[in-house]
Amino acid sequence: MIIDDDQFVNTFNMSMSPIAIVTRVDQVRRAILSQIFSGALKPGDRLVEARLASELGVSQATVNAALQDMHNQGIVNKMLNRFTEVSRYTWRELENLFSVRMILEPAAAEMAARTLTPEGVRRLTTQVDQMRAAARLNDIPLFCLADYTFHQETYALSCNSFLVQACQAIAAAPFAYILCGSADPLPADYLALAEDHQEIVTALQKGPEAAGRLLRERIEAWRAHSEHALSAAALTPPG
Amino acid sequence: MIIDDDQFVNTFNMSMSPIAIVTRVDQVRRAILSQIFSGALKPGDRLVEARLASELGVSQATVNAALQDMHNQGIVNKMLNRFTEVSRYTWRELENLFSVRMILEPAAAEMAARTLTPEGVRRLTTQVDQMRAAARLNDIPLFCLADYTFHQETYALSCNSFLVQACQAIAAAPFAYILCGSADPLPADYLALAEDHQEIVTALQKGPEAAGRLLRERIEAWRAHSEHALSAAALTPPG
DNA sequence: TGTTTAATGATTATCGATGATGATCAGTTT
DNA sequence: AAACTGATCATCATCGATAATCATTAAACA
Repeated sequence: MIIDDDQFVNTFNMSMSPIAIVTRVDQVRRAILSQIFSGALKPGDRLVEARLASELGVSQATVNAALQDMHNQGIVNKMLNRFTEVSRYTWRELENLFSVRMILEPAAAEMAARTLTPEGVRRLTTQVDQMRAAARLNDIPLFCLADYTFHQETYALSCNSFLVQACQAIAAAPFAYILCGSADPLPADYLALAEDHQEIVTALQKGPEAAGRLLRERIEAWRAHSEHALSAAALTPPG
Repeated sequence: MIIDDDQFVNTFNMSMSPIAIVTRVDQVRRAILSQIFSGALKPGDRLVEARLASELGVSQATVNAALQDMHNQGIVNKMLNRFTEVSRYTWRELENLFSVRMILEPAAAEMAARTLTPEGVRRLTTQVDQMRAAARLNDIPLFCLADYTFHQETYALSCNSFLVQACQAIAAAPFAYILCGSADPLPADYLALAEDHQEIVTALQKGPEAAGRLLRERIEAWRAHSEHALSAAALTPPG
């Protein structure tokens, strides 16, 4: 797989909004992420910088920087001077992740609801539509990408750069179930998950109080669902 | 200023606990941080990678990585493909920072209180003592370092890697007042600030509830103090 | 035979150099 | 005079190559 230098050539920019400039480090990050979404890379797999570099057609130092970013996001585990592997969450780590989600995401939603614009709603709706389409096609990588992007957009809508940066620590949340074990992806009702996200958009439009409340409720529900699914799969018995 | 390769030579490691390995990137980060603490670097000052690299005796790429870290911490502002400058917080940004502190720090304190060990208390007390000593000597850089380290230790004591990483986004909090403007450091009662931190240690020992409550109260007090001090200094009138 | 020390191999961290980016400014065109 | 064009400059992003790190294995030793 080679990173495509011509990624913008065939894309007309109808609205004349400034195009997002993407660094090579960011392209590498996304390429690795999509491999995790697709299952080509599984929890515990080694990420050898030199190999990735030649596969992606970039230098090893660039891969190193991308992996550092992903380490900060909890997606990979970078062992100093040794190697990097795709994160493999224990039950304890999943609990920790949910704890922090419960702190950050309702707060982000409340802030976002205060300054929500039609443009913001449009951006989120785009991702919900992507999730619906992916769910219908059973395209799990595409679903993950839309879910991930939805949450990133939500954080950005808080208009608080410190909060956005803090939320990078839970960037893995939307696909945490992938990082829980080396088994096949957990069975999940992706269409229902997409509708969960539609409800979040609706709650954001209702106002801060509704948005915060819904997020708290939904994160708790996802936590319960994960707990149940994981103990059923007997991957890492809670307790 | 050159980074000292022999930093461990004169330090006996009595307890035989594993020494913390410090990368060159991290050393550069700390060197730049101490220049900010000392006032040698002020908000808005440009950080030219090549200049810093030759001053510190490392390569430009290493400085680049250190600045990326500091950007993630909100300490510097890295403009893609342009330059990096020491962050200069507006009143709005300071408000945003306090908002996120109010979310993260009480939560971190509650978690830390649940698993606090005598060793943890010792580590925090060491920093409080440093702060007291620095306050008596009116050594503001040393005070800042101890304050910064105290908060980092607190985050670490939460034993939640996601929370620790999230808290990196507010790493600038203990010296945010330095980043508020190009004027001289705000007058502050450093000895009182040190005692504030002693109280935090005491509250952590009392338990999660007391710790969370004290943090909320103190962050609100610091917020009020900052608001007052900044509007008095007329740096950025709160609007 | 168990323990310490020295080579090996795999991999990352860092370096010095090169290529890209975007601001600025002078010269040219309308 | 304003708008365009190309050159120049400061600076960063990325590269290819080297040095450092650490687990493992082999060798030396007691």
